[in-house]
Amino acid sequence: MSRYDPSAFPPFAVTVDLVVLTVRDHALCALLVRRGEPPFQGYWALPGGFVRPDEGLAEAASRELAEETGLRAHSAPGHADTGVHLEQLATYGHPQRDPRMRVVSVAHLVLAPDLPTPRPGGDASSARWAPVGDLLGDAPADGVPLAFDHGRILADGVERARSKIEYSSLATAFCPPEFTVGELRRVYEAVWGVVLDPRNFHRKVTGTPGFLLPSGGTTTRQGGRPAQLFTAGGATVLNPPMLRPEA
Amino acid sequence: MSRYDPSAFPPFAVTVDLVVLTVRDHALCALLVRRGEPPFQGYWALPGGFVRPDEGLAEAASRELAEETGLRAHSAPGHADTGVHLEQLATYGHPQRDPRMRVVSVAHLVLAPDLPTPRPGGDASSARWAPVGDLLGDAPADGVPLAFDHGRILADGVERARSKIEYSSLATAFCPPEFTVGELRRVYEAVWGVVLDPRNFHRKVTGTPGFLLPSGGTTTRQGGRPAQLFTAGGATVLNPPMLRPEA
DNA sequence: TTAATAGTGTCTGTAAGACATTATAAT
DNA sequence: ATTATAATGTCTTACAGACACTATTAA
Repeated sequence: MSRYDPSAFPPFAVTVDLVVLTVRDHALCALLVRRGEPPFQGYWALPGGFVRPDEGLAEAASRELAEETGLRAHSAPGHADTGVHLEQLATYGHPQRDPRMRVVSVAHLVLAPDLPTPRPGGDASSARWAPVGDLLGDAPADGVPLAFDHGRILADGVERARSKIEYSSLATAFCPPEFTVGELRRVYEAVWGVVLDPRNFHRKVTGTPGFLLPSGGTTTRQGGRPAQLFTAGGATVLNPPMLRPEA
Repeated sequence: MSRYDPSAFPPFAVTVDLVVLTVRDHALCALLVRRGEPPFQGYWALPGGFVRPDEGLAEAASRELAEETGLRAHSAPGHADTGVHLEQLATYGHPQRDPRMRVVSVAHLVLAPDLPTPRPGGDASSARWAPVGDLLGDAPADGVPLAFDHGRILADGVERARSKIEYSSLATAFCPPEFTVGELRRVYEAVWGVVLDPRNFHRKVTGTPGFLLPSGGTTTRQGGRPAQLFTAGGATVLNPPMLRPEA
């Protein structure tokens, strides 16, 4: 028989982990928190915590995000408010991923505009934005990998973000409410780690219906000729997609 | 404080549910099993079961698949053996999704070639292939929705399959080890519910490097002029993708 | 012969890649 | 003036969509 007696189910703990990404200083960065207790005490880890008995998974992810960053998230698409993008990423349940007990973690991906500075639980020394380039690969720049299997989770989250901005308008989630074409292009360049042709990029994004809405204003915050300001349009899917260069 | 005491974690059960898809008679079909016990007794549901304390999530999904269908799955890409494709789909954890207790289910997607007939646990009357067109939407053809939130899970799995065959060679997972271009085209047509131009399709799939490998043989099992037989090539990603028609 | 499917070829429109050029600000 | 970025335009090439046509089998 393949089904267990539900009243004799094995003991599982369920958590949510958050891959919170933003673009700072032309680099894709992830939010990390320092662990204050064993296991992996002193290691950097993804923010997260246990799911409560009466809350859903996205709800738990939202709550943890608010508790650790003060951000309000929305998982429904098409919003133009101040909430950041949140979506379920994947679930990690290797039997030995947590040495204490059997923990199944439902990872979520959060995309946020550049934030002033992390204020996780009010303790600034225990949180930081780290460029993902320093964290991925076999040799982390710090020399110390992330706690648990968070390196793998982070890699999966980064890959999800990199592929999703190809065929969706999700790159605008990294931008403030009003942004210029150049700022959006620098988001793509930071997330993909490439250099894009400004002229072809401008033609592509302004030529895709519903991607950008002119807000009327202009800005010179980047220097040079004043640039038109836009807000994210209603379109969520890009067809044809934005092509990611090979190298 | 955002973290619970791990020794006082709330009681969760963790299950895997399977969206097993195949193409039969020119239609995309999903494997359903009939529930023999409450809740939802007599309802059709997705196959699945509890994750055991010592096994991983993909491992549990593989085991349930073997138990209920006799299929052997592999989750690594690029295989050309007899195993079917298996990947994690998403996790569903609404607090009231199971009336008995708090159950978090990690859904998996399985793509398989057309199978002789379901032999789930040896009881043929309790399993069937159902065309997904009859199951999705507000009015299921049977008049009765699936158990639990399995209608939503199935819809998500179908959408995943529909989008993934656009930019990957995953459609070959619906084909036998050797297949013709026409058979592969009929897979696309069944999964997407559209009619594709045979000539443009032939040009596209044979012109994409690594998608198809000529096996040397030919077949006339479809009638008409003998068709070349192919096996799945090593390529997993299609660039540029196969475009899904609008309507 | 007829009908079915397989395979190849041609034309056209769309859009991406690779450029040049002009426009408008700060210094 | 110089330099920075913004915005528009041109040319070429790749490729999808929409066709026509020939090839090879079974009934």
